[in-house]
Amino acid sequence: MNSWTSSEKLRSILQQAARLIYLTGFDGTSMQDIADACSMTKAGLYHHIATKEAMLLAIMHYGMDLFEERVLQPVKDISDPLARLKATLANNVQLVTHDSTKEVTIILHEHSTLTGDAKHEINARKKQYVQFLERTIEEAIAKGQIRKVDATLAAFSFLGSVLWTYKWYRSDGALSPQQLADGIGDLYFHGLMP
Amino acid sequence: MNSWTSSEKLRSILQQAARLIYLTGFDGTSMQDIADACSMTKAGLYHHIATKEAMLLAIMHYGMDLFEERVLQPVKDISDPLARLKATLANNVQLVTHDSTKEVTIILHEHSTLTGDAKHEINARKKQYVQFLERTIEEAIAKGQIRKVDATLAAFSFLGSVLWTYKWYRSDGALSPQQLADGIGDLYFHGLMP
DNA sequence: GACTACCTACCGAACGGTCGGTAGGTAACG
DNA sequence: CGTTACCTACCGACCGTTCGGTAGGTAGTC
Repeated sequence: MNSWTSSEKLRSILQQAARLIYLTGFDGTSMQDIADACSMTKAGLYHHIATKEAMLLAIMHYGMDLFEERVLQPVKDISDPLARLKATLANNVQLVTHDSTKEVTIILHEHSTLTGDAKHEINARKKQYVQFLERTIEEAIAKGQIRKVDATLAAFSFLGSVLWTYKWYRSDGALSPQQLADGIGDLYFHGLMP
Repeated sequence: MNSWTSSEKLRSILQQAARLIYLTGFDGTSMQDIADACSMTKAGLYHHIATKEAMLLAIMHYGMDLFEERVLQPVKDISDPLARLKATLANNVQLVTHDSTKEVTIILHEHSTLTGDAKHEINARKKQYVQFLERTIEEAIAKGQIRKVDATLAAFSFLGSVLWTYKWYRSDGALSPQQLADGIGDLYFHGLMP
């Protein structure tokens, strides 16, 4: 009954760490804090992870896994580009507003905390998403479904509207995640003009 | 020749500090680093400022001053709400993409570094901007210039598109600040649909 | 079934270093 | 003589990380 216990333990450590880092930032969270949250000592923690930065990297990779599973995976087989773009937007808003995905918020906020190879690893995965958006937008333009716009600009504008929500959206506020997704989608696709 | 030297010195300290914090973050910048950049000792630094956090607060207030001077001041007397909104967007993009306004970027990135009263002070000034946007949007709706949308949502969508640029825009890239402002404005007001 | 060998999971204690901040002195200026 | 603008020297707290050691379990050998 032990071969699985190890990785289960690691997962629960990463989860506790993600919770604290989400609340107080990476630099604002000490290894002691994380150890306390796990009811362990600092030294015990280091049996499971190599360094603090490696831990952040693991959390971010997990966040990207979550993102790809919940946002990209469900839409990748939608053949109609406009429908694909709309579904992506809805899924992404849902992901960011869903409280439990602290790991995703951490990726957004600590976007320059990692260094060296670790930074490259995560940036590469982010870039794939941007390129997915650009390709989808260009497909939709080619099909005449949307206006002829700069695909890169449209992709970053998409990301701005969608991801900025993590800075202001509170789940105990007036808007439900569904309303938010609908509203942002409406604004992004139809603009303000009548 | 000294009554002005004092405040001039303080300004140059804050400027150096802003440069370093912009590059390596608030927690990643030590008082020693700032002192070095000012060709002083740490103790010398503390002759001019009370605490590290007070320094961050001063930098953020300066950033808000800059913002209000360059974005809000020039548009506040435009009576036509749609024209006012468009001008605000253009000015705000220009401000964020302009390299020299590190203080503004710091406000955006270190949005939960301050604590207590200091946090409230800055948040109050930010909130004023959101409310200015909401009011302008509602005015434009009342005049029938734009569609009937949720003003709060439209304001945050505006901010998302505009402010997210600080995470990806590089002034040595393909787009000029002017092109960026035009592109974001076009997308925000007209959307993607034909 | 006792013994040896080895494992994982952890702990207490300490490491070198850095942090924000300060006490007290000094030199220049008015 | 008082004020301003610094300096040298230092403090206590905390940082991420490491080390020696160990409880408890597993697997193989005689």
